[in-house]
Amino acid sequence: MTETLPLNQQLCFALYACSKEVAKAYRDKLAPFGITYPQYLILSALWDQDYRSVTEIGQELQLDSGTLTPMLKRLEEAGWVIRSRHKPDERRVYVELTDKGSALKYDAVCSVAAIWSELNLNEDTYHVLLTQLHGITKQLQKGDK
Amino acid sequence: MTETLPLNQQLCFALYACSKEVAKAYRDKLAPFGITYPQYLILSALWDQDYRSVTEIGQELQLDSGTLTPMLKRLEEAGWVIRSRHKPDERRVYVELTDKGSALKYDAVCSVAAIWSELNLNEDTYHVLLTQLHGITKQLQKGDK
DNA sequence: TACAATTAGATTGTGCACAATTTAATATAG
DNA sequence: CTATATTAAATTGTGCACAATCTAATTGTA
Repeated sequence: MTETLPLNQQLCFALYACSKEVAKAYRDKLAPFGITYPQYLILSALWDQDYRSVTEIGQELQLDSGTLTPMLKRLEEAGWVIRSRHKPDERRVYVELTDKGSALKYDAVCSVAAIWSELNLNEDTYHVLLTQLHGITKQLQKGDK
Repeated sequence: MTETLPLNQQLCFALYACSKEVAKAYRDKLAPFGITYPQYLILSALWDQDYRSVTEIGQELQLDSGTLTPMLKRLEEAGWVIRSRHKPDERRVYVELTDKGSALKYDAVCSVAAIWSELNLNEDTYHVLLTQLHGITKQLQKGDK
């Protein structure tokens, strides 16, 4: 079969386009705070559980250290986090929120919450989508190994 | 409210993670052909409708010329497409598949189709997801203006 | 105790993706 | 006919995201 669906009928493109659009919406809401969307995801992980290693943050966000290290350095330079070597095991770098980083939570979360309020997604729809997307992600990850 | 859901309960992260995982699955399948996932999306657009301007491709893929021009140059250097200035209106660059570019369709499409076969998504689920993701994309785009 | 294997993070190189600006071409107004 | 406005694409700068490799530290084994 050489006939294929047009791109807008393919799930891969729907995901690609939607992900870009969500990232743009977040970027617009977060720009006034001087942080990017991926940086917001790191901060979110730390607001949920402070003082974690690069590896732990990487596991939650599904990002490797090649991506995380430069981002964490920028967050540190901007004063949102502090990085430090773990004394018992100096291979490990731990990341901790500064006061400024903790203080950002309320305003940033409110700001991005507006994105979802304006979308007016039904709570059931939200959860079904969430579950289905995580399901696809997990299955693809299984296929890697 | 300062309590927030953990990231894995937020739709923005489900989209982010799923999109990355789908991109990775496509990258693995496409690497043997020497093309990247975003390049595949451009080729897909052209397989569906050859000979289009950069603007037209940009509209379908929701990408601007700053992203498209370097990618199209790489696709041209690799022999998949030809770019040419439109004689009636020399502001416009038209992109056309080469024989090699056309010939890639069957193998590339089969290769990536395997991703979805292995996922075993119900056809209804696929369509519901597609529709919902496009709906979110459109609403976010409306919010921009 | 010494050495090999493994682990954690950092670095390097590359390909996007976006925003802002520039360049070149066309359309429009006076 | 000329000047201005608009359009299409290209360029520049920046921030990811990934793969591969390197560096430093820790663990395991003989």
